[in-house]
Amino acid sequence: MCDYPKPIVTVDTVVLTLADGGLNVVLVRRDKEPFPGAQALPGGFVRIGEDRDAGAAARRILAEKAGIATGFLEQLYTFSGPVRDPRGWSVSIAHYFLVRREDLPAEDRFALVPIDRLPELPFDHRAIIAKAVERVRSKASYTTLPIHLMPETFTLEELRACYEAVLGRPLDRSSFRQKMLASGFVVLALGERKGQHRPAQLYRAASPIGDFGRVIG
Amino acid sequence: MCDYPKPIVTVDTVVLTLADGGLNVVLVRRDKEPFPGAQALPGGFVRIGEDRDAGAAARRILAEKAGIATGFLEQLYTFSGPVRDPRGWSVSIAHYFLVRREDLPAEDRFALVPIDRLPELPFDHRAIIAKAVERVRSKASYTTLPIHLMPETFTLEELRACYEAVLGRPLDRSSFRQKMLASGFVVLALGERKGQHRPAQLYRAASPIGDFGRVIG
DNA sequence: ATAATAGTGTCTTTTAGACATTATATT
DNA sequence: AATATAATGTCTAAAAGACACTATTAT
Repeated sequence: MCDYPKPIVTVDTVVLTLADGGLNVVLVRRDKEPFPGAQALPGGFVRIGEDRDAGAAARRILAEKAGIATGFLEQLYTFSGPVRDPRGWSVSIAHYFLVRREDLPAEDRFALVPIDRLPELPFDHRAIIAKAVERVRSKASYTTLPIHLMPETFTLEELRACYEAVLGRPLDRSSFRQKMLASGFVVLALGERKGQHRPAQLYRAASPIGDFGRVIG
Repeated sequence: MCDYPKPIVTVDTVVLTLADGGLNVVLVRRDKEPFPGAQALPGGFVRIGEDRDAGAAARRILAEKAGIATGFLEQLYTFSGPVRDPRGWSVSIAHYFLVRREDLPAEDRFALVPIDRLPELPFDHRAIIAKAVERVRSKASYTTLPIHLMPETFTLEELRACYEAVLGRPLDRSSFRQKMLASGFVVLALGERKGQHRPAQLYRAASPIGDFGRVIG
């Protein structure tokens, strides 16, 4: 059997959440070579004795490096080549997470950075983040994916604000409500949200949905 | 630096083409362990001294194993885990190719198999093919991707037949023509196709398009 | 002339978007 | 009462789909 020298196999994770009205990404401070001290995506080696697959490795690594143990996970893209990592020919199976802001632990092990205010990043982490944002934007335009960023219950105005933050453009309230309710993936919950003025109905994702990345419209 | 034992890193390729009015996939006969003699997807190890990235590895491997050196290429998904390959914890960076039927070499090094008549397949190759077909179907419903399966020039009826074969459902002729021409990605070519009856205008992909996976509609 | 295929036109339904209007709370 | 926000309604434009009709060739 041809046993060629093997590439390094890592997993990088792009955790996206909604903060201050925009998409933010989780960055951690690297403590090892290469680029010790630099801010970067949480990432690490696949452990063949431990991980069931790349997705499981992503969850393990994210918990280890940032203490984040919840969220919707999807494989993003696999980046590879001889130059992206100074340790040699490498493969990074990138994954993205959508996490509710209130499910994030205290920010003592990571930083939340708006996606349009990224610092210098090592490896090809900027390209990985760009791809994740592009994927989520794209899916937001025709699926219920952004609901993963919302709490248990929410008003339709809050949901629309979430979509607008992800997509980066305003959406018509009337069309949005109609499409979202017609989809059947968002249903009335008990109670209302008291605010400054007329209270808004609370909604929740239709039980048992499981997969919010459903196509609507 | 933590130097964990590394997984095997391979690339598998799903070559799709149109034959006998339906989607077909290229299968080769394996000549090595594991599963020698079995029909399988063309696949092989990434060579870190040779390949610029996983996509380049896919092109190299497809040329080596099946003699196919042309076609549209896109990364599909990365399959991984301890059981999918008997040699151990493995990563397969799967890619799919869309190749014109007439660009395929003689079928002496591979077989063309309709996607609904797959034989027993080793590894998780059946799941990989399913994912490729799903991806192409999905993209066909809103992009110009299937044009990669067409020859230089084609009639709109031929193009529609191609879309119908990929999607597996009939499309309205009128709407199809209108949408396709309005997209601007398909333009008139010189000449017509003589047939049994009224000849049809020839069209071609709009020059310099490069990426046929464009969103239309 | 007839058959077969290419190509166009018409009508209906659906959808999205812009925008106006009504509803209900707080102050 | 004034105001701010929630929720709904109306109108228009665009798109999709069903289907009928016309056009052009071979036989």
